[in-house]
Formats: sequence, structure tokens, C-alpha cells
Amino acid sequence: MGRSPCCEKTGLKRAPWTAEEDMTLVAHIERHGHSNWRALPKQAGLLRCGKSCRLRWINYLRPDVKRGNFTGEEEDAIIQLHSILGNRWSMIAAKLPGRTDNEIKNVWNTHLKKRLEAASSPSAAPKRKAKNPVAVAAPEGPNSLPAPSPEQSPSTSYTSDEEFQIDDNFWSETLAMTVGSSVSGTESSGDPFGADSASPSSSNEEMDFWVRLFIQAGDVQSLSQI
DNA sequence: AAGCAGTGCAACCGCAGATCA
DNA sequence: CTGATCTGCGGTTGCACTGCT
Repeated sequence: MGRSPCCEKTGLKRAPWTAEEDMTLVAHIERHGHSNWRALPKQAGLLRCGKSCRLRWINYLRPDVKRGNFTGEEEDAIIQLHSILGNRWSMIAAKLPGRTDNEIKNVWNTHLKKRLEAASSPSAAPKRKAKNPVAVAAPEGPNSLPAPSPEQSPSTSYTSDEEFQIDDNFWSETLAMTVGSSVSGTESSGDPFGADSASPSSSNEEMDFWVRLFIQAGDVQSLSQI
């Protein structure tokens, strides 16, 4: 497995994307698709590397990507999913329609992680000087992400009242995936039962972990599968 | 009003798996 | 089968913005 040669750096832009670049990229993808990210910037006439184009498309330009504040439900879901999946942001993002792994990662690192730390040890809570302190203090309250400026968010609008729900079969899927992979021993360090994790190590503890999790989630169907 | 420090987000970097020739 | 290339992912960084002193 050779490492991919880093994209040609000379002459490539690394500044924030402009509206014009966004339009060029969107127009090219709408016309030709994005079967080859590496060749795309050249074909589209962009002075960007393929990775950069891909990231921009996935995180901001895709028509189905949501922009705006995370709801309390979404934040709770992220916390819950992170407790199961660890730092597998792409998998967490797959369960939050319209949200990207990068966005979820940012929210986790900037809000949720600190909030959980503060909750677990209130005395150690850092002094807050947030743009929107309400979001830090109250999980169910308004969210802290500022509404993006128009030129930064050319895609769909989003209201904080929008409902979020995890698929009914999510927990059973996750159980099959995570437990199955932990048996095969092929999981990465993000595995909740990985060697570097504080999660249960024996099968009994593991079972107990899932039982508690499904009870917490109210997922009787998955509970019965254990 | 100005300076400082903390916060949040967009973007980049580098690694690893998947795929292709 | 092997090596090269591409894609996707998670971690990290840079900087604009905000609020406090």
C-alpha cells in the first residue's frame, strides 16, 4: 500500500474558498459528476487539489447538506453515538442526515466534549467565554453555532426545530457491526472495546454494556437480540 | 475605545484501506 | 501477486470573530 503522493502543492491555492470557486466546482460536478477527484480540479480549471475540492463539496456544497445550528436532539444523538462508536465521525455522520463528519467533529471538540467534561467534574469546568454561553450551559437550549453568512452557505437552509431521529434499526445494525468486528479483532483504536479504551473487556462486561445502552435508548428489539 | 484572550469553524495534513493495472 | 494510485477518514491548525477587562 503505497502512500499517495501528496497533491501538487506548487501553484495551488490554500486560502478559503471563494464564491466563484464554489460556483465553478458545483457547475462542474453537476455537469460531469465527481468520478475522479484528482482530475477534477484540472478539468474544472480550479487551482485546488482534488482533496480540497472533495472536502469542499462534501462539507458545504452538496445539495443535501444541512447548515446551521445543531438541535438538542442532534447533540444528544452525537453524544450517544460517540459513546458507542468512538471517534468514527463518518459513521456518526451517516446517522445524522445532512450533517458532515467534519461538522460533527467540530461540534464534538468545541462543545460536547467540554460540556461532558464539565458535567463529570463541575469544579474543573473551564471558564467560559463562549460566543453563545447558553449553548454550553444548557444542552437542550439554543445552539451555539452562528448562522453562516450567505456566501459561506450556498446550500440549503435549516431550522433548529427540525426533528432528528435515529433509524429504528440503527441500534441493531450498530450492535451487529461493532460486536461483530470486535470478535474478528479488526477494529481500529476508535473501537469502544479496543485495547486503549476504558470500555468493557470481558464478554460479560460487554454484554452488560450493550444491555444498559439499549435500555437507555429504549430499544427493546435490539435488547432481545443480545 | 483598545487590547487581549478564548472560541468556533473552515481547511489542510498525513495515514490507511480500496481499487486498479 | 505486486506495486501504484485514488479515496476517505480522523487529527490538527490557522484565523476571524466575540466578549471581557
